[in-house]
Amino acid sequence: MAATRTRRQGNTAERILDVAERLVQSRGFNGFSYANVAAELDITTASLHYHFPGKAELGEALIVRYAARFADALEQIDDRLPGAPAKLDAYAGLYADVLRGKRMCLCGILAAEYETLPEPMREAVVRFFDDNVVWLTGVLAQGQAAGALSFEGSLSDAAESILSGLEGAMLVARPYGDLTRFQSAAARLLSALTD
Amino acid sequence: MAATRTRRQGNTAERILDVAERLVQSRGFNGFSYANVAAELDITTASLHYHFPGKAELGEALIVRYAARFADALEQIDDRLPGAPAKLDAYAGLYADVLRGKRMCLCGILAAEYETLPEPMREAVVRFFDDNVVWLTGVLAQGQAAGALSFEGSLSDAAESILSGLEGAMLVARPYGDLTRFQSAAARLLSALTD
DNA sequence: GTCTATAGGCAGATAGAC
DNA sequence: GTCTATCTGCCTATAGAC
Repeated sequence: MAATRTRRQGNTAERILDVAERLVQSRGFNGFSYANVAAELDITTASLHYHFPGKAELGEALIVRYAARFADALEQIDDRLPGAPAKLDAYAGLYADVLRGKRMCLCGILAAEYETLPEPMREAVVRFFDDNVVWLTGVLAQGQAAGALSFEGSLSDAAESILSGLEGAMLVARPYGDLTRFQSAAARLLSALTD
Repeated sequence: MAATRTRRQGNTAERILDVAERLVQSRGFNGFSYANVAAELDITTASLHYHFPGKAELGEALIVRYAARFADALEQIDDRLPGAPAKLDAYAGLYADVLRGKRMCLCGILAAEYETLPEPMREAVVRFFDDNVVWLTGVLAQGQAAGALSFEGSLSDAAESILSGLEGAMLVARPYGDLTRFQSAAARLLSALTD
């Protein structure tokens, strides 16, 4: 069976990831420390090193979990929403939810720090973007086939534009603490496909 | 008079800014140190502190100079290019030039680290974005009046979309080391205004 | 203006007891 | 698994000589 005992807060490794994730999404990978995480969880940094040997491994685990969660969300969108336009709206909604928590997309903020990241983290970030473009390309193909979407250029170019457009909208909107600024940019991005 | 002696490399403060600017644009504000800058210039960190009391002041000076340079470039665009579409192309070209140097927009990368920045730097980053939106809004108004551009929604919303779209395109393209990825997103952004 | 020397703090990380 | 204790290194920053 799934869980033999109740774990209200999850296990320690999971709770570490939760705290570290929030710190990275708000302050960046070079803007948080093991000490920050340890303090929030009332454990020592030595204990952190037991669960994640080094910051690089912790960072990698963060992206892997984040990407898996994102993939789950995309699967749910596919399951629940039939039309391509609705799927794209829901996709933008995922980003809006992140921004509502005053966070940046994990891989978006890591992309900014890309030059300083250990190689395994770099690869995981790029994989996240690639996965998103693949999914978006599929949705665009579906929408085009159904006549619900129309656009110029290749499907994947359009998909890349949506991804980068949403990442940029988050990036710029966050300093203003203004969700509507993001929403307006996202709406404009998607409406360009239904013109 | 302007310069009483020849300064092939500029004065020290200027050279510090040059090196620090490149480091921040590639590694982020939390990804470089006074030691990095000093090493490249073959001076000591103590000397750096003479020119810029602290990292916060250096960071602020970086943004101020960057914004001034950007404003100059926008002025030149206004002077040399008559039509709004050409101005927007040139505007995107400024971003492409930055990316060609494997750099991120200074204020784009600082926006990612926004939460960790000292207040004066935060204000300068937002001011940069505001200035860009103001300029873009003016260009869009010109293009709309001339019938060269057409779009839905408010001028400033469209301007914000262009800014964030270009910032996002840089952010995502840089890990791929792929300028054409940026170009394609930029072209799509601008072509949406002439449809 | 630039240096040497150094302070004081925090970073990531490890050894070994419990 | 979590702790105490500790290490080494780098960080920003300062004092004071030249």
